[in-house]
Amino acid sequence: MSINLEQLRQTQQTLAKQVILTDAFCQSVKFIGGTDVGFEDDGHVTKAAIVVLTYPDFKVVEYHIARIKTQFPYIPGYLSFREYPALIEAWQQVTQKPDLLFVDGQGVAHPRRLGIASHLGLLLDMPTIGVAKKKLCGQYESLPKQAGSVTPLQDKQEQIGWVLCSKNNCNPLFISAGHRVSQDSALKWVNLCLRGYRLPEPTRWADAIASNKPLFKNFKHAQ
DNA sequence: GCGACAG
DNA sequence: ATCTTGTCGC
Repeated sequence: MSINLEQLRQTQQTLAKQVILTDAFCQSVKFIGGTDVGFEDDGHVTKAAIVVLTYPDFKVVEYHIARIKTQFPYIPGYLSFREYPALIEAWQQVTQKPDLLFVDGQGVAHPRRLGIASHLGLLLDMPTIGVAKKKLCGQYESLPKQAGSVTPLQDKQEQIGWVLCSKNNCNPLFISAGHRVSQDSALKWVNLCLRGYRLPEPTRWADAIASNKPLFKNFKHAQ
């Protein structure tokens, strides 16, 4: 398999123009989804997890895991091409489609404004929000490690997202609009989904499912 | 040239 | 992302 980054770059630039940064979903949110990707067999298998939670009580409605052969390497700035195939496969198994989807990674806080959250949002035609644990690009002023503190993430005179301290003494999260949501709403929804942990509930559950963490193991045991 | 670099 | 023990702090 050969990779033409120049071509993929063109693809991103074209798709980026289709991203909608306004709140085009006005219905009440009753279900929120979360996605995360993990790897198995030394990276040869991509494992995608999608979870659907009720809002605002965050009960697990359903979850799905898809495993496919990994067919693209990790290249900063091109993460979506590595992960979206598995995510789409998992998405097709979802019965109760959520009103809003939290994606692990950047939304428009990306060099070409098409992080995985935006890319997936376009492919699924869904409102998405990017929740990343690390910065990909942009600059921001240092902020206190106090839950609730937030500062804009900027790139060339443009706000591309937010840097949010979601829990005391924890590293901040990098929040950005994915698709069909405004930057303000992206931040608002993340705050509405925080429950005392660093990660908002949809992301926390998806992470636990994709990586088979205690939260998920205990949940299965109780089922 | 050098550092930075989602998962 | 993943491989992994103990350890420090709230």
